[in-house]
Amino acid sequence: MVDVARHAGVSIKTVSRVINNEPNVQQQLIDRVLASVAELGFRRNHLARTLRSGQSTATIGLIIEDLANPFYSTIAAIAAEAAAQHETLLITASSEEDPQREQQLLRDLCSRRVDGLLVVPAGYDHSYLRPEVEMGTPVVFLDRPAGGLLADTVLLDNRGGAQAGVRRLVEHGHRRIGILLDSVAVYTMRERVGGAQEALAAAGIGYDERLVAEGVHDPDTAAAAVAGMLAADEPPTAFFSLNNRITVGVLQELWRRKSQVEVVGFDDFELSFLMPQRFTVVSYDTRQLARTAVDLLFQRIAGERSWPRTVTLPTTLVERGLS
Amino acid sequence: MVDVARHAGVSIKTVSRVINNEPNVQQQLIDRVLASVAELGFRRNHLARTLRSGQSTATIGLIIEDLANPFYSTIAAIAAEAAAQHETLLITASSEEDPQREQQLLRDLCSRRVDGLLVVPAGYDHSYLRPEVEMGTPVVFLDRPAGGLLADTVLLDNRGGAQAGVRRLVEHGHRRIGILLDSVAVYTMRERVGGAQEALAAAGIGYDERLVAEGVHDPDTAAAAVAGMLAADEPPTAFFSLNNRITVGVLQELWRRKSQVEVVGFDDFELSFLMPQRFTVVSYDTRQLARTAVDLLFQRIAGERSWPRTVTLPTTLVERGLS
DNA sequence: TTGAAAGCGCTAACAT
DNA sequence: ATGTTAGCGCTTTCAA
Repeated sequence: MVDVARHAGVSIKTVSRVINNEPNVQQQLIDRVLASVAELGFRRNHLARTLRSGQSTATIGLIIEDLANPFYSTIAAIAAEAAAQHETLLITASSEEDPQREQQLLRDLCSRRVDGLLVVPAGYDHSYLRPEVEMGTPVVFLDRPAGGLLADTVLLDNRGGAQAGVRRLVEHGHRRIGILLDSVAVYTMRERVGGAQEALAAAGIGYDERLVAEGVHDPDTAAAAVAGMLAADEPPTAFFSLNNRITVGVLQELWRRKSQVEVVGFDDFELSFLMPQRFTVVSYDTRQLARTAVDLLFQRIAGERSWPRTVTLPTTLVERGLS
Repeated sequence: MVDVARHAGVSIKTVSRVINNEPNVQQQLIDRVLASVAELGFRRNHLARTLRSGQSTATIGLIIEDLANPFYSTIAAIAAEAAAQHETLLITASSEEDPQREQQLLRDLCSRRVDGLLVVPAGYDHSYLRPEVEMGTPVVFLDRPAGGLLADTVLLDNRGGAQAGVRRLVEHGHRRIGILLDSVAVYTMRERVGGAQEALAAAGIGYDERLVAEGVHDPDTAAAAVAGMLAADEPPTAFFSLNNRITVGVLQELWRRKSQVEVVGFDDFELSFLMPQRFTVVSYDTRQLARTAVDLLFQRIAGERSWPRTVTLPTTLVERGLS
């Protein structure tokens, strides 16, 4: 900026005024400065600007589990879109379900003085964020609640969705329902399992451990689990899958066996309508989840000081697959 | 930092030394400073650090077209992973195929002094980046080449892949091949169309405009285009689809008609193996594309000064779908 | 081993 | 309408 000022024969402050479109500068000087800026290839250092003005960095941070997962990339896309509308950039980072890494990333983002944080939490304790929150950095949690910190949160009705899914199967006369899930270490899975158990209990169906497969992390494991359950003495007459990866494995195994066992799966997915058999998904609006969270965040950034809110979004049952 | 220094009864420089794990500080002072840091909730301002030291911001920028698209989110995930390994954060932004927006975003990222840029270019002219590149900001382009700028570039062999796809159909005896594409405004589409035409010409098959549908932006349009072509006087006996969204529409329409017309589609996709009919995809390794580009970028950031390279990655034909 | 002072590039506050 | 000076929070330089 000093160089530009010298080149244009004005003071550094005048350059600053021109760069920032401040009023009260002669058109003649504006032109001269702009010419020098162009000639010298000057570009304002946004970091220095932020440092001095103490204002916003025009940056928000997003922490998710895995950017390659469509659920999270949808969230990231919505966040990026909203950020762009607020002339803000988005720093995205994956915690990979590792609370240590999550904490490290959040600290790093805070040290860069982001204007706000959007977090799909991996850890159980976020009390370490309290100083930041008290210093005025808004944080919004989504998909899972924070631990040890009062903050805005946007969740899905996992419990209600699972209840509805199981209820649907019960209504169709099923009493032996195979349940497949990833890991109860994850909040959403615990909620979904809880909802499924509640719905079974409400129907007077006892909880049979042989009909529950945990640790199903991918489609192949899901297929194997389905094969195992179907080979048992009293096989299930329907399956309830607790996430879409599992659902895919279940459908694949059923297709292999030309079996038309009824399936309900949590989470919709892009090509569900082209799957080779009819099934039902517990669906929700990922974009709305993200949008709600991002809107909340930008309201906070704009100065909103009301008590932290928790929003829970509904799920619906939808028929999918080719009949 | 001044507060910490006062609280610990040392100079600000000693605090700096402790924070940065510099040697030559008494253990006693280290402990005192660390205690004060913890008590006051001090967090180093990364912006100020960068400003003074003139060193790296430990940030890279990634510009893609649409974060919600699995192709781009895979790239973003790889970039984020590599960034994490280099203790660097990733700013992600979508240009939405808008050259103006792309330029705006790139300027913004440069003004934040990112250490490097990864760009899937939307525009045709990137000469405005030359000053930045000359000032030492490395830029790597991926999936599409830059315009008016010599820079590292990682591409896919779109032309070769399309040739192979058409050749496969010709070998199977097809002479009337319906070709469906998005828009030739996009580099990759131009390359793919070019490759398809070359393969047709090599087989002595004339280019029949009635067998080419442009402007197919989504599965529904693709389905409609397929229906239209099949209803014509001399319908195609096979389809070559130039991206995976189109392929999905084609498969859907063929399934509706219980038609088993042969299909080759560019781009693999996650659930291709569960599609309701056999087809062939022109596949490539998106992760390798991204990894190659990111590795190149971090080599440049580390100081590599060799002549810019262009890498082209191969494609393969793969059978997909349920038989 | 520790500290004082200067300065990174910019803007706020105050002259002129 | 324009310029001067101080200072954001940190690191670098150099002195003690």
